[in-house]
Amino acid sequence: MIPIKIIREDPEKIMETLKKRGKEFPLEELREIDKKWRKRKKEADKLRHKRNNIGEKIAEKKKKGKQAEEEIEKMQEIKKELEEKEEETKKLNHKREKLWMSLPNLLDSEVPKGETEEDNKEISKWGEKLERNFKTKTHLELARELNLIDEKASEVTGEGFYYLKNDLAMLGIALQKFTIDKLTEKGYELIEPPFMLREKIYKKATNVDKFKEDMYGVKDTDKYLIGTSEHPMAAMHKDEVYQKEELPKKYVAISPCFRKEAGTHGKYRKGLYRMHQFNKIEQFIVCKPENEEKYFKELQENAEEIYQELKIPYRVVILCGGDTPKTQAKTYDVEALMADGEYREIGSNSTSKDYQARRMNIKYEKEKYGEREYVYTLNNTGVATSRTMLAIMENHQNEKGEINIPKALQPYMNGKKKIKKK
RNA sequence: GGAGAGGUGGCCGAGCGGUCUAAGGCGCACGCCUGGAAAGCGUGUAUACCUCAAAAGGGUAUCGCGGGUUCGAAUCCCGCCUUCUCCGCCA
Repeated sequence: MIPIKIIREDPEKIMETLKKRGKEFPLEELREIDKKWRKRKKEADKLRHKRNNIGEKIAEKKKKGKQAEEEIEKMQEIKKELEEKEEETKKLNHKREKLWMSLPNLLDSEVPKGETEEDNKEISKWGEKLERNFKTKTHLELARELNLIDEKASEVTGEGFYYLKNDLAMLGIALQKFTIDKLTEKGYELIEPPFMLREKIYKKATNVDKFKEDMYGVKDTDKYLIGTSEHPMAAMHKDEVYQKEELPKKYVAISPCFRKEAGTHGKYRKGLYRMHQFNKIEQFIVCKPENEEKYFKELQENAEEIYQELKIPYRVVILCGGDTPKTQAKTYDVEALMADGEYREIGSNSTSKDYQARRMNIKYEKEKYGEREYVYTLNNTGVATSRTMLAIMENHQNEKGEINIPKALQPYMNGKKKIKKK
């Protein structure tokens, strides 16, 4: 949510962001509706003021045991008039809120122009593509050959689902525990959030498009399965006001994620890369605005440290305007080098600044009993199991068609060093 | 899933159609008192939105949420959410 003040006083600033994102938005319509709403509200407030005044008079007369016919008649008139005004105001406000909520976040100045992922800019790179003297296999080939998946899932559940078997299932658990240990050691609080949210709340956590593209609703309820634990984590702080000493709040959240991935035709969706269900360890931070940069960096470093320990070669890119999610102000993706030589996203670090906090109404007091201000929220993948496992499989396969388990994960795999054929 | 009892300000807690501009207490802030403190005394103590160039000021709303009855609702009626207690079912 963008401050209404900016919408009213500095529409140029918003147009700039919209242009950078390449998104259309009826900004003028929103401004008009807002104007009308203010006018109607003012009128309704005045009527209520009148009503309150006369009400007092009636109370006074009645108290003295007098009749107040004249006043009551007046009140009845005001009532009719007010009812009309109120209905109009309410309608306008609904429209206004709906539009206002769908206005994307202002972009950070660092975000480059551009429409598609082609325009994302590389920031850094780590690790080298391993030179191999054998023909590399895709993760899907490896998974099939090593008896790590059962594709019956596509029949019994649908495409985009797999049964993960044996050492692959174990690898997923190992990755999660490894990441949780790492982050809790750094003082992050471990949370397992609810895996569903009420629709009403969910709409505050993310933008409307996501509902069509990604969200699974739960039949006969008002609930949706979460697409990422970022959403219940933001919701956990709804309507809270923190003391400044309480910030930052740092969390590591564990949850499965459910995504329809509708409208992703043409995107890479082979094997386990784009599943409708996967597990993810998420980092989430609530902080004061002035510390945004510091914690964005911290989250980024945490993530990179993990991939480095797993010996996954990667690069970091900053997403261009068109590719940055509507709720975020700036996003860095970590892209892992895959067997085919392409870099593909495996994690994503974002700051929403106060956009999410405004929607969820999360504030802090700058001074005790002093001025209140919205907090900033940041989120970064710790590790998404499916994509990270995929990167491990493709990068750490050997000439025998086995998978070498990264050293960092071996303790979490009961000391196992390789995933071999059974 | 069934039955019952609740949800009031930062917290506790009263109020059950007009004086609620929400009693009282706790907490907090400031002041007096004190060598200093405690106690005591006094004063103040919410949020959001609208208005205003801004501040001051003014207005409106808010007693879980949403409707309704009424000239007028914290108070009456209906629906929902939620907490607690008991029963049933269950990993």
